[in-house]
Amino acid sequence: MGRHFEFNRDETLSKAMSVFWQKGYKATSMKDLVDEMGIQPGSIYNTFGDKHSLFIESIKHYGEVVTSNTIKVLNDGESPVENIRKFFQEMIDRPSDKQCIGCLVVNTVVELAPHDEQAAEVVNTILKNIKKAFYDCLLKAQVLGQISGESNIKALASYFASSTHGLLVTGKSAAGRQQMKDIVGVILSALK
Amino acid sequence: MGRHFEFNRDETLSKAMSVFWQKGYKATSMKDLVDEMGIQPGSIYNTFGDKHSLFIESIKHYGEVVTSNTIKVLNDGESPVENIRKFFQEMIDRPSDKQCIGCLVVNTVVELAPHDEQAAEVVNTILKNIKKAFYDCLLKAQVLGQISGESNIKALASYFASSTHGLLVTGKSAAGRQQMKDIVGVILSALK
DNA sequence: TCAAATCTTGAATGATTGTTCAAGAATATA
DNA sequence: TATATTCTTGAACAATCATTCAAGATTTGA
Repeated sequence: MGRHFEFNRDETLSKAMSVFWQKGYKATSMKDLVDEMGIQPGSIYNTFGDKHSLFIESIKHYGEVVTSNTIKVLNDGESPVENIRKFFQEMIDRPSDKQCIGCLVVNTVVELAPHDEQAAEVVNTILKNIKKAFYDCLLKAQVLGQISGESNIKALASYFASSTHGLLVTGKSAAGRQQMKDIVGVILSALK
Repeated sequence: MGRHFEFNRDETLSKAMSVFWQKGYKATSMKDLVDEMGIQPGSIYNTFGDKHSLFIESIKHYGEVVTSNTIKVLNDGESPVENIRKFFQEMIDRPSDKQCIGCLVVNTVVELAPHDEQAAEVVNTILKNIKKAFYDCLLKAQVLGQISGESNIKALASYFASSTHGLLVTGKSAAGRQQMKDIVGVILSALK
């Protein structure tokens, strides 16, 4: 009983996530959130708690929606090695306004994780998922004989994850498309 | 004529740089700066202008002092290839409290560059310097026959720079020393 | 020694921050 | 319909923010 919610929880959370992704945690004000989410402070605090809690939920939401979707390509289709190529190809092809997808994680690692245990934990879980997706993919590739049985696939998985972060940082700077292609080319040579 | 400065400009700038490096731009308050720099707001504004100007000067100072020093290893000694190995080895060996050296650049790329033209410009200059240091080093290696003449050293230079950023992000997360070693091992395999 | 110049200090400024809360609106049950 | 419940609103809050500025301290040149 009582009044119904006039907004969809997931939709507003998604909007909050977008603001944090674009501006970062500190640079996002409650006013920004009110404007973008389209609900008043009272509703935000009633539904999500304070700004920090909302941020934590936003990262989790990011991991569940955006990251999951990004790494999905690693584990479908027939050829694991081809999947890895596709993954990095998509990092280049992304339209420039969305080029920073994945950055909420990287941004949080850089901006908050060192001083915010809770944020660090959430983000590390996502990072583990990314690494695991690469690992599972490489394991399949090894079973199929696409890469040598002597390859250290644990190291390779960490390497591909780290390379992804590097690309996201590089993509945020003045790097052009050709430079991104160059880098991906060398990254993928680790598979030979 | 008039009263002398009671502080050393470069020393206080260096202290400001440290605070920005540890906390990021937005999370650093004027109070933090006053406390760490050891001078009052009036002196800061009189000497460096506002917070943003101080930040811009801090990044420049970082590029001139810290980055320059970090990439120096790439261009001394006899063996360019060995220099690149040393460079990445130092990224691993760094004591954990200083493990994020280089992060003021990465941090700025992530936190500010997308919305701050001036910061973006300063940071891109530093990124160019890093890439150029790798390029010069690789060119020497090619001349000496340490790497194939057919290698695309422009691509390799971009790759090593991007890999460095990736390592800095990875190093800020819960990655252990072994993982960093694994990653560097694969990164360096691009030289074979 | 006096006056002009310049740096230092730290309290005061107004703007913005995250957060709270009382009043109003909408719904469910009795 | 009346009452209890719950959500919505947005003004109000104290705290903190970056910044300013007048008063005091120190130095130089006359």
